[in-house]
Amino acid sequence: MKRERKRKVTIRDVADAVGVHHSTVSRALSPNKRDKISPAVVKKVEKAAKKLGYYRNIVASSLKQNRSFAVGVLIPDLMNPVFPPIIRGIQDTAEAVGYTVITANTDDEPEKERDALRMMQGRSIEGVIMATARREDPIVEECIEHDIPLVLVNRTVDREGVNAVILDENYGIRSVIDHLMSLKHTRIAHIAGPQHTSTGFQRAKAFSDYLSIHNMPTDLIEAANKFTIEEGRRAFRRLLARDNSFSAIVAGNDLLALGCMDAMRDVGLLVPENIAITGYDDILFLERMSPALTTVLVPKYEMGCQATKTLLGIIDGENKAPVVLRMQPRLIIRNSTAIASR
Amino acid sequence: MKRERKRKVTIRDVADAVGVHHSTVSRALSPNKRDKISPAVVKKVEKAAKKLGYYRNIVASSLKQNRSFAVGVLIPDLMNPVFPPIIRGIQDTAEAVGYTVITANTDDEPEKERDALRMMQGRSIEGVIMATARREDPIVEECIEHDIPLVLVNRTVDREGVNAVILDENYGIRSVIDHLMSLKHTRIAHIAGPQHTSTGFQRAKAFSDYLSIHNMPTDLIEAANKFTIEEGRRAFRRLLARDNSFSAIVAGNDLLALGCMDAMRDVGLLVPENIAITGYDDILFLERMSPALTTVLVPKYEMGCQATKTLLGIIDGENKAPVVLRMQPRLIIRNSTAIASR
DNA sequence: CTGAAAGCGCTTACAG
DNA sequence: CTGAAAGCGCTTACAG
Repeated sequence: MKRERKRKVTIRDVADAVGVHHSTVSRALSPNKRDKISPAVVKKVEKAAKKLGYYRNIVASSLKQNRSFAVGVLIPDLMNPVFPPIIRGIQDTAEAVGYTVITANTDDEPEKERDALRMMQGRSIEGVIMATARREDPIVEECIEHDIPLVLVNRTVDREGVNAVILDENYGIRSVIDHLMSLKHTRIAHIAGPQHTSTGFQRAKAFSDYLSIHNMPTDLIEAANKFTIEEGRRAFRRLLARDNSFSAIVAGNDLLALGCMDAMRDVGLLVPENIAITGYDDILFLERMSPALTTVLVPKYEMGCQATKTLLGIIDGENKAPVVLRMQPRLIIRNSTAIASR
Repeated sequence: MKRERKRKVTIRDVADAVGVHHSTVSRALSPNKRDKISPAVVKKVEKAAKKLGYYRNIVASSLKQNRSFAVGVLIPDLMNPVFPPIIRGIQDTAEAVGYTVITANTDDEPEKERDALRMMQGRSIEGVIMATARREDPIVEECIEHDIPLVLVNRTVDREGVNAVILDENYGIRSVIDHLMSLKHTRIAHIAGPQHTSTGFQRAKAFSDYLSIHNMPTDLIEAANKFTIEEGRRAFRRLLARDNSFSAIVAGNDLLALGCMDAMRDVGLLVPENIAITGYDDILFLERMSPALTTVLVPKYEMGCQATKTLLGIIDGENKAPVVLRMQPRLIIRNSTAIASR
């Protein structure tokens, strides 16, 4: 037994109240058709609409116009602290121009990504923002094939021609290494993120490129399977089993760094006294941890805003050429890095 | 110049491909009408649908059925770490039964709440979950008036008869005070949350009730204006200006506690040596902070799930009587509480 | 079991 | 400036 829903007031109710045709009401209530209606009628319609508690049925409007004023967002997991600021940036920017955002968690499972995309297509979303891209990503291909406006955020794909708002990873990694070198570290290891993601891969590449330039050993790279605390811990253990000559670690992101620190605590290594460590992202509360993690600030909220602006531009037919925005990260020095002790 | 969108494949395309009427396709593709169609036809329709890449236009379907398979969620701010787990619980539960969730941030501004609700009504959401309730809340009244299925989560309103998934605040506060008393604290202060919220108010009431029972002074209550770090800091300063005889603080939530700790650091008070402090919520990373905050775990994800189940029950007409679910919090002892020193 | 028709609430090209 | 009509893509009561 379904609930009875109260019948909503429609454009026809307003029309009847004013004594005009409902198409006139539609025009009077539409910001960009309003000027075709006499001001007197507009006024009357607005008053009646307000009095009756009318609000436009976006569903009907969408169906007719074949646009939904909605965009979809694919993220791995809302509970990962990297994403809330990105989403908030997306929401604020989209809502400012009357768009609604629909978010789906995919848990990095391709099947969930596909399902989410289907759902969004069914809701006629006008575009999607993906924070879930792998370097080779069938979902990205699917969007392109289906001609769905798409902007990647944070992560990107290997192939060219896809809109993306990403980071200057070289700059980020270099600023971290410069900092570590200034503290006399000469054996620096890297706990990399998953190599099937652009962030994991590019940071590792930037790391090894930059160490090479400085004639430092680049063999101390261990890639984690996921960007999580637990996988950071595991990767650190693998690294340590292989080599213990390093005095500093550059982690692929903050969660990996936290995992490394957990692993160090397990084996009695002190941060930063024995080993210095850096993160990447600058997720919340890092400054309150013990020790406070030195990291690279990623402008998460702003990236969400930029990705949305880009997407809206594509939807409106403004952006023709694929746009790749590369944002500038910024080193934040805290207490997890200190002068090398060995 | 708007983009040209590729025409989507409709039920008619599938019908033509199979050589049946489109209403037959509609039925064949609808799980609960499928049995009215011969298995052979169903099979053919499904094959054709798959081949053509058909997916149901939920917008059109919603318009006709007058239900959208979407629910709305109102939260103050996604970036407040309390909310992501709640939302994830809502999303997981809703998506499991084919519902989409639309989230809006209201920043605790009544106007934004109203706008968000309008937007959601325009999208024909079938119900809303509110995490933004004030004790007297016009938006709640509006939902009831408009007959929109509504479930409050975390916070509730003073008036009876509104569905809500909340906490056993008495239990939470008592477990904290018991813990503090076991550590010999006799002058315990409370930095309360905003008194126009049920959580702020009920926790303060539980605090003062329970201290009274134990014949302890209940004058050390200072309410913050918002549940934020900054307002926690301010409230602590006000408290300290008034009285400095307390040895322990019960904060209205974790963010307030963090603000108190910041303020203590400013004036050289040590936690837990000089003053013990407890939080409420158990937001992420507390265990990594220095000192790690003793707190009351609120089952955030589960509350999101329960609120959604309740809402779905109302939508389906199962729950008639208003349901109030009171979840059990749980004390988590960490390093911010120790034996009283004065 | 299947088809033909009506209609959900809008928008918009076409008349006037 | 306004009205009448058609139609967006579905679903469903009514026939057969």
